[in-house]
Amino acid sequence: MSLSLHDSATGTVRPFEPLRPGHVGIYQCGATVQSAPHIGHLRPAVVFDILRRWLERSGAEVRFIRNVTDIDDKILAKAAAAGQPWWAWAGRWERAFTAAYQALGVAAPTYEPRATGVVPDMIAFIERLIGRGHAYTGRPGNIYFDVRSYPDYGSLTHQRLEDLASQDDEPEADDKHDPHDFALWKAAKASEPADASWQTPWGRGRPGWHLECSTMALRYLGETFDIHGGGIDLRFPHHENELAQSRAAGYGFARHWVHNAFVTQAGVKMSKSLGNTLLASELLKQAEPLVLRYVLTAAHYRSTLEFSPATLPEAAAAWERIVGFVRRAGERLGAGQTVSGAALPAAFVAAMDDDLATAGALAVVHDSVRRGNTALADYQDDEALTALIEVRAMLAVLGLDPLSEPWSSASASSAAPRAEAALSALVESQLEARAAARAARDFDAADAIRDRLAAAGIQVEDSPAGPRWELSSGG
RNA sequence: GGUGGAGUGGCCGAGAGGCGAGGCAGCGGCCUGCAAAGCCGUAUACACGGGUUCGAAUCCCGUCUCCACCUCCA
Repeated sequence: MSLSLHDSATGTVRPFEPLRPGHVGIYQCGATVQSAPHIGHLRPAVVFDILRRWLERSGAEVRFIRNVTDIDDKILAKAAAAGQPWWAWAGRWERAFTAAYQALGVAAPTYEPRATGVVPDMIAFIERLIGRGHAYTGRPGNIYFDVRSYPDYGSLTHQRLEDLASQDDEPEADDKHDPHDFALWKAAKASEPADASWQTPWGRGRPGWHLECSTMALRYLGETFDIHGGGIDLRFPHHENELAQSRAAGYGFARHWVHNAFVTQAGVKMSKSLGNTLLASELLKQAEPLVLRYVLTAAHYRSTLEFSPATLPEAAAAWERIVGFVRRAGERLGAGQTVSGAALPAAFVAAMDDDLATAGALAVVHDSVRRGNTALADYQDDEALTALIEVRAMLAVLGLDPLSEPWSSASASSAAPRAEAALSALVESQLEARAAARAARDFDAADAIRDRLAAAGIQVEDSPAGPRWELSSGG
């Protein structure tokens, strides 16, 4: 494996070496399922999907864990406001996230644990921390991690405790020894539903956010694992706290930290307070899923990605160039090639191995598309086939091969087969009429037919091999 | 205040001492009856001011601007 990956802990791109050769364990912080997924949630999903695919393509067996945080303050508050059980609220949005991931072709994790499913492990984790002198009880039922007991606190984000601004506006947290101590376990409140708490040696309560991830990573990946990933905003305090409590508990925890940058609009992070979130459901109405995925792949994962009104149409045009070649080449040469193990251009491999330089990798794709288009025009079928396989193999690594699952079956089932056959017959008869008109040099009549088809959303392209048609994409 | 990141041609977006990534848009051409698609060509681009160097968008110093985290956050 010759992959180099940026490690947020060291701030450097360094060779990635799995703990056990040939096996990679990845933990990605999943969503807190409290509302609808937006483009900012889609980015890490795609980024880590590509990382996973690249590792697998490089021969590794990947155990990929992405959690669901299904209980927290906001879920409780929103569910209460909606008059629903908190778990119904969480379940609803968990399904929305799953649907969005699937729409983008993000492969399902090896396992997707829910925070509420590992409560016994959390209790054991806390007892271990208490036993080692790293946790204490505040008001009855509140258990905190003692940051002063762990000298390396701040090592992930290179901050000193003294330098951290402290905003002590949590009135309920005045039982902390230090403002930067964080809750491992929260005592149940009278205002909260009875089924939102679990019995523990310290009374009824519910888990703190940071503890969840440490516990799930431990259970499903072991004491030490290869990669921990998430959005850049999670570095502090979430990942710093995870690292502190796991190390304090005596575990090695993550060996490599990978963080993706934000999606911005007009240069600013999306947030609900600014009202500038772009919901996955809305974007999927404006563009094909593959176009959206292309957008997310076209920038390096550590670069801020600016999302403007022009982003989708521009990406659609760029994507159409690629998919147009695959389509035309597939029609001429067949689409049944096995692509998963096909040779990859050296420049593509080099780009991917260089900290997942997907923008550079896509440049190689465009390069091969150009060569393939030229070969197609020149009837160099061998060369066109080579380019087609190459292009598809590269796209497969990026999760973008339109002729592979899930995309191939998505398009095949989008129209009823009988309707498609009927449409095809009608269009063909129109094209025959047009061909006859052209042969008679009656171009007005020929163009009228083409215009009528175009108005119906059917694009006609002439080629030396005759006309071809397709339903125009976009919407 | 602390920590991290960024300013690249009309737009998006790579790169990181010397052949101008790539895409979108534009312009010219080839092909076409005309288109479309495709192909070829096409740009005094690297925030500003100094410096190092034979050579800097890339290194050094300084300045300005912007973003993110330090509170839940992808």
